[in-house]
Amino acid sequence: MSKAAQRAYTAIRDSILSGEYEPGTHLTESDLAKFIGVSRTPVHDALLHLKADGLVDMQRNQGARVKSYSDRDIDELYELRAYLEGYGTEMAATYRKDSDIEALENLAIEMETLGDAESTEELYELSRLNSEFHKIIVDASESELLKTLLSNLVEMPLEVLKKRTWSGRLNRQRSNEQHRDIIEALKQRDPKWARAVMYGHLISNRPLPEAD
Amino acid sequence: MSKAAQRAYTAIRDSILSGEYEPGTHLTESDLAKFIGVSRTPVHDALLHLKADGLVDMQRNQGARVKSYSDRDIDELYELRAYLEGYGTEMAATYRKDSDIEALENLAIEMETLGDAESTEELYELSRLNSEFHKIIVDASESELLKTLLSNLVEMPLEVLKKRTWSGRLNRQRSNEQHRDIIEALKQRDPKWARAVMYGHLISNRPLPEAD
DNA sequence: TTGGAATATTTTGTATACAATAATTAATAC
DNA sequence: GTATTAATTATTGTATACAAAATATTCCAA
Repeated sequence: MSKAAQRAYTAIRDSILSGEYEPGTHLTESDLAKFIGVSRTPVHDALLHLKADGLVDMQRNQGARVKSYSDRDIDELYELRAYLEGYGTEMAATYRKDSDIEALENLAIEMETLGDAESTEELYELSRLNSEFHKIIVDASESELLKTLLSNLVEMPLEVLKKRTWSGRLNRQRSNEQHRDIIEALKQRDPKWARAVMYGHLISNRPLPEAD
Repeated sequence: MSKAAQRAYTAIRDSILSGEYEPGTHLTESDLAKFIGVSRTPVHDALLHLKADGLVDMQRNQGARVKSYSDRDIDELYELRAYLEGYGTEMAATYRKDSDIEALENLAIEMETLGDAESTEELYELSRLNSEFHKIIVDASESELLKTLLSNLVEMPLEVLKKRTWSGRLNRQRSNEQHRDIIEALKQRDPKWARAVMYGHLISNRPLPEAD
């Protein structure tokens, strides 16, 4: 993607993910163009890209609106992510290299070290390490298609789902133990175990909708 | 999508799927625009759409090329389709309505009637009925996300994979019996059976690469 | 007031002109 | 004759102008 279009894309995307542009908001091309400092053309390209990402809806002659996801949609998304990443982990058990195991073990240690972290920076670092952990495994599946499918699924929920909270459900020690199980399954090249434990890991740690 | 852009999209898409534009071919915007009879703008939009579909690759300042898929890529695609549609069928076993069963049974009968068809039209009709069969089931899963994921996966292979042949592997009677099994599993609302038989159906009937 | 038609405004879709980058060809040195 | 560099061409990226469509407003009548 080219300079201006890329700039427009990340600018709009960030504003959506941060919640600045709420679901349902109409995104006027000329306004965005003026604000970002480019012409309408790259803004239009950016909106098409965001549509492909599933972050906006576009209707004929009515432009783009920030897409809104129902609780049900988000449940589906987490379930599908768990299902697909389970599959990826099964593949990874076959194709993983020793260097992958090494990298995963280092990440596991780092995450365990941050076990009782509370500060925002530390929590952000924890999240980053966790993403890296999952990325290594999906990459090890050696399925390009799966990688693209999952990257589309995984990116969004992280931010769109600010509405959801883990509200105490997230047990970090349990999560760390599951990481160790995943590593062990991959180490032993046990596809079924790997799949089951990854699926369980993702399902058990998923955030639930507020029960208001 | 708007008139001109839609026209450009279908025109280019058809040319790719029919094989007229071979993998690797560079798609020049101005040439396409002149040929289709619109300006470059809707052609550019169409190319972005096709990129999202996975039918073309785009590199910065180098425009679009028809994407080429390796045998390995296509294997992955079939495997993932089977895996996801298995999941969808599992869901469908829970959410299916009686009218779905009825529609599936009617389609099964029609396909069985065309059992020993040979003519091109009849084979095309058979393919259409089969697509309809699978669509009803995925729709019955009531997962919007799954529907969009699968529609992106399923559309392409049908045509891109002209290179592949079933070369006698496709046993129509077996396929029809599997259809009956799928219907029965859905009728009895047996999710695991439904998933297993759909997965087996898709895997056993998938075309394999030429063993040249 | 309220409803609806006509008008005006806004916004998107399309075409085209220009700028920036990549690809190609020509020219030069060795 | 070949390789490397410079000049040229082609192609994409961006901006802007115009057309078409949708939305909002005004005006008038009941």
